[in-house]
Amino acid sequence: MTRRAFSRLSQDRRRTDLLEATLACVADLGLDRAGARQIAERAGVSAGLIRHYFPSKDEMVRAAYAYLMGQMTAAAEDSGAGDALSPEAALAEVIAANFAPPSLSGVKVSLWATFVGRVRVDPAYADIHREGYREFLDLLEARIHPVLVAQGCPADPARCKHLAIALNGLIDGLWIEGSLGHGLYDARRLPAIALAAAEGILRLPDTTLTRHLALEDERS
Amino acid sequence: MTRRAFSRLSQDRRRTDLLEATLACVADLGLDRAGARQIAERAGVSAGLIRHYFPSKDEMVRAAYAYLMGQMTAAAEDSGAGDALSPEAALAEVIAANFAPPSLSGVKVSLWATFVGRVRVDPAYADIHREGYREFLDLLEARIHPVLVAQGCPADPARCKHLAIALNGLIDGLWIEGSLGHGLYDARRLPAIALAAAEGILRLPDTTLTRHLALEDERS
DNA sequence: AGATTTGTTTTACATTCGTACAACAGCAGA
DNA sequence: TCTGCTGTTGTACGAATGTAAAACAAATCT
Repeated sequence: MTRRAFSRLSQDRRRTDLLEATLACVADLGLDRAGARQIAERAGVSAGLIRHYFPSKDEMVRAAYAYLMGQMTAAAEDSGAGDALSPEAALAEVIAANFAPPSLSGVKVSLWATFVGRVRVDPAYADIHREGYREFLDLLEARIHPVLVAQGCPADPARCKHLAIALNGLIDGLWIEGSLGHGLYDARRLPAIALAAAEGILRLPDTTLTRHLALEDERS
Repeated sequence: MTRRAFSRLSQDRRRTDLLEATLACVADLGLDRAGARQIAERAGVSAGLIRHYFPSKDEMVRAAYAYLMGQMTAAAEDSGAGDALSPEAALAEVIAANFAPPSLSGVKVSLWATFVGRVRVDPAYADIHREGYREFLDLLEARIHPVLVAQGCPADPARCKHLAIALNGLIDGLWIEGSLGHGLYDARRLPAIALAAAEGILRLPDTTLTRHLALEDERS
């Protein structure tokens, strides 16, 4: 019996390989079928190695969730951060980014839902979720405020927070259904639907946000 | 070794007992830990009986998802169906019902998320999800149209559909975050936030929907 | 009351799971 | 090239899993 050849990778590289293999397995096998052996195989590694990087398989799955949320919030914070953008264009970009790849993704929403299902069961998941939610809420609030000011709308903190909560709900809900791709409507209409709805929620004049839609398409 | 005493229940009763036990186990153990033995114990029954009612444990879990969605859409269709309600009040009630028990529920959202996580993996889950989503979308569209007409807003089918999609997204997103109870804000403010946002999305005058809020509270 | 049906329990089994641990091998430094 | 370290593999083991099938008993019928 000849032993399998292997190469030693840096700790970080091996770790992220395992985390990404975990996410891949959870996404297309489900949490219950995503066993240690299958994750290891997907990472091109033997099962015993998991315990060399994580205290247990459950801890690895938790770490994978944190890893995923870190990626997603980082992507959200990057969007609309281009300099020389008007407040309106920046807000429109943050919103619209959720309805195009890579954010709009069946894999991502599957993972997100699977992990959210554990929030009530496991406090560690609840912490990760709360953190990600809070960060996105803060980001939205920061992008909403200058728009309201520029448009001469009331922009007190309480109103901004409520609007951010509502806008976040809109984005989350549309993102989920859009990413699942149930085929009940054309997902390419989502950016326009979302921006028009956001204009309404924020009580902005028509086309304040939607006029930045074509720009989005051209740049991609 | 004395055998356990038991009583024979009607087929339907035993079946729903098993389905509800399945949901309970999935909600507070997670899909992977919700084993056949634990579900059976929660239903007050021995594990072997499962196979007398379902071809497999997986089929039982699928049936439990369908059962859950049936309950939820039935509850949604009941809300706002009271006679002699104005179109505006009926729409407000449908929206607000999602932000008070029993709809606003950590258990429900955990189950919902867990099952949505399987939509990509298992076509049966995708079918159930699509059906539930479509029904709620249709319900919203039916409640939106008369309001738009009464308020003299444009109400062509395409616009109604887009508005229903946006409104459904808003409700879904707020329902999820509200039900998870992360404590980032007071969930009791959700009905007001949701109704105000809905007014904006539909381009209705202020208080068209929110003025029905106090009524909601009084009737509970 | 006795016979029949069938819903229910029990036992058994192959499989898979997460994990522990000893043996091995790739790589860095001498 | 040899040595030492440790990342990595392979194997083994107990526990838990889903399922099959036989034994049993509760309700129903006669």
